[in-house]
Amino acid sequence: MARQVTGAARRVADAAEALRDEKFNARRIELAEAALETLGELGFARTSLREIAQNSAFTHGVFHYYFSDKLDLICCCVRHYKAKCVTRYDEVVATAKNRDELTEGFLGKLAATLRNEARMHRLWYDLRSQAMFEAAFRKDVLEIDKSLEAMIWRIASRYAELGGKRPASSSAALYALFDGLFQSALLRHLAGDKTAIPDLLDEVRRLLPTVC
Amino acid sequence: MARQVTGAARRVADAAEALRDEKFNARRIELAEAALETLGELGFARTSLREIAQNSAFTHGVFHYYFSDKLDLICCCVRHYKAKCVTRYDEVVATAKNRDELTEGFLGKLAATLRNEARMHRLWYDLRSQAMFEAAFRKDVLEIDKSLEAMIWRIASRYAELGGKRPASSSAALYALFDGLFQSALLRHLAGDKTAIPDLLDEVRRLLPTVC
DNA sequence: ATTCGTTCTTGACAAGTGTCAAGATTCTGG
DNA sequence: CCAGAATCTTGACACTTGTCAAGAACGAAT
Repeated sequence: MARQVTGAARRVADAAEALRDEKFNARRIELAEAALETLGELGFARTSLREIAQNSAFTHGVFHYYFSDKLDLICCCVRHYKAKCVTRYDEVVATAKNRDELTEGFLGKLAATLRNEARMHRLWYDLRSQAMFEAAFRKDVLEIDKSLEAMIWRIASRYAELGGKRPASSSAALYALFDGLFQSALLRHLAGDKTAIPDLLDEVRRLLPTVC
Repeated sequence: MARQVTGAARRVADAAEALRDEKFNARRIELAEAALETLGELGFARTSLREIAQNSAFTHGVFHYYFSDKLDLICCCVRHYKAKCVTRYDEVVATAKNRDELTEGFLGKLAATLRNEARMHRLWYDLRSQAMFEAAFRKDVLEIDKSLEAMIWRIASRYAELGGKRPASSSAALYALFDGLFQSALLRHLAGDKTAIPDLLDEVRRLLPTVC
């Protein structure tokens, strides 16, 4: 019976610990989300823990309590960012009944992203560049890059399928192409170029039928 | 005669001033070149003026004498970097007598660049990302981006010409494609992925005939 | 050789950085 | 209700940062 009691106690203790862990992790994500605000505003180079704390409802000590150091915090930010990003076009892909619907849905989301989430995306490009210097970022960044490539591939192969074809390029090339176009458009958009978004849409509209 | 004398004096003074200016500018470039070493090693975020000075033959005060502030220095670095970069493939384009020669010349330079100048190129991607946050960088960065796009366009249109064709895509799309592929390969290469370079070469070799 | 302008060195300053530890507060199980 | 753990605040630390000013070293013209 002692064994049963300890067994039950163990289960309870485990459950409690799991709950604590979950709560701990939820808090980490809250903090990461707050940090993303400031990171998107200032970029990696100019963002300090204190600045993050001041632009949020937290004090700078809390960040040290939940993260072992600054890199740990930013890695958590990056990972969290990924989850939001990767499913952006999935609904469009799932619901589009023909090529035109897919095209327009894709272009619409593309334009909206560029317009409304420019800050988050410049941060992504910033952190991807940081990964070229800081080994600690590489694993997460490479993983996100893979996910984004897969996301583009889902769009492209669905587009091809709706035309009874197969994508004409490799997944890597398609991702490079769209990512390169988006990056360039983002920079121009942030520089105040009003034609950046329409130019991107034109380009993608023209490109889609030729690559898929 | 007084007029002649003052005229001559003016000419002499002007020449002296031009000489001083030239010397001043040459020194700026020396300093920028030294700064590029450290920037390529550490990236924008982690590079300080003192670190630059310590990794060079200069003291940190000299940088303040020749540059109004840190941004001024880095802008000068970026501009100087541009000049070196943009002509990289010109000889190959000028001398290649057929598609195969152009392909092999291009791929050779591509691989060599990735292998030997990875640090300079990760710095370029870093600074291009910084330009999304720091308006002071934008003008120079956008200009360099244009030059690089033109460089790719020269290769592509020559390749097309050697096959009696015209490039099948816009200049913007071609640049986005190759830049995206290069950026991805660079990150993988820096992460220690031995297949990054051969994969890039394969991809480009396959792509060239389909886009031009 | 002396003077004057250019070039460079040195040291200092204030502000900002990541980190941490001591203690206040809040939560929770008994 | 209360003790102990979890969570959070505050303030301090050692250090780095960009900037600058005072003056030394240098070069060239007189």
